[in-house]
Amino acid sequence: MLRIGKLTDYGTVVMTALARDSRRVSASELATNLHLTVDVARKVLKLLNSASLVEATRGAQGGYQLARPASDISMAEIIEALEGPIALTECSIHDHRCSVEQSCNARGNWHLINRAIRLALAQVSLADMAAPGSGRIAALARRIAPPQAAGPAAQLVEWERADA
Amino acid sequence: MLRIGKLTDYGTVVMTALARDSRRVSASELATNLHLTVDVARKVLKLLNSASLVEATRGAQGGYQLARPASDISMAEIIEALEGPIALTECSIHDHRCSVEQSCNARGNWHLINRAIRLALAQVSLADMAAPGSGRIAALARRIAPPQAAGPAAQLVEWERADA
DNA sequence: TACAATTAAGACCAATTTAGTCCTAATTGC
DNA sequence: GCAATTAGGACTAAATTGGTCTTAATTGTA
Repeated sequence: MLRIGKLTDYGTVVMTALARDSRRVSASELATNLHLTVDVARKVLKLLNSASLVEATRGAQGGYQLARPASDISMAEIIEALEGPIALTECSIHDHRCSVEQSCNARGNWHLINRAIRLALAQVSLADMAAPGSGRIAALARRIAPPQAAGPAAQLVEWERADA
Repeated sequence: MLRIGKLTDYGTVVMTALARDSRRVSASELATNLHLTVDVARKVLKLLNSASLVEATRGAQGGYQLARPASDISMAEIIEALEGPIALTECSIHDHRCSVEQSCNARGNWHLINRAIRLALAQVSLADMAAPGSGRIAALARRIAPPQAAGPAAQLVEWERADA
């Protein structure tokens, strides 16, 4: 499925909420606004804080704010904060020698694919994410699609063009 | 972690093996060559077969072959065959109304990100994957990296450039 | 100073997902 | 008919994830 966890989903929602509101907001306020349980909001915010994506203030009147402008925070960072390093396969993360050298061609290439995806995610900022239908994200997709579709992607690319 | 399952990893290994060998190969032969258990090889091959990525022949002297030339099979297809549709978030797969309209901005943009990633994976063919260090995959990564790195991706992009 | 509001840290359990194994057909060449 | 195969599931165990809870530390305010 190549999916991200729910925490990460919550994380982006929380982050976009913080991006819209420059005040310092408490976990419980975020929770009620976003229809999350307080526990979940807290958990997510703690993770975001240890990755230094938000700034926490303790005590009464405390709460969270973005640590940097939303345009300087990338989706790659948010995802990595909540799920660990972006790496599709195990082999690409700690490059221990595989038992089957031959089959490691494929695994070496996974590394390149990981990099490509990480690059794509690094180009999407939280500010893009907070915008209602980000032109910048769409533009990224357009840039990824090859100028003249050929090879195995052709059909998919055409289909994507159609509903874009 | 944004990771793919082990079965998918096995799947790519199996597929690249089939790409290199035009004979018809049985599951058990593949298993011994690739150091997989026969059961796992069978499971993977069955999934690949129901997605019509390989062609199966039953009975004695039976086995599997690629259903199409390796250059016409994309990684997106292989991944989808083994893990279901590529969709990072739940919201983007069945677009039921979220309880929090406001926060669905973010979720709508996930859809665009999904599309971008799917497009990238659709451009990597099995033939690319079978090559020892595919120039075409590297080229894709280069195309995704913006010409002049700016915004949140700048640092990452530079770092990627350095070790490319 | 006491108290209330708040985050920090992490333990914990339940639910889900994934990995891996196994069993019983159905098919086909010899 | 038999041996070699794939087809199609069922099934269990392990790992992961989601969600909740508990306790401690911090800080503004009455």
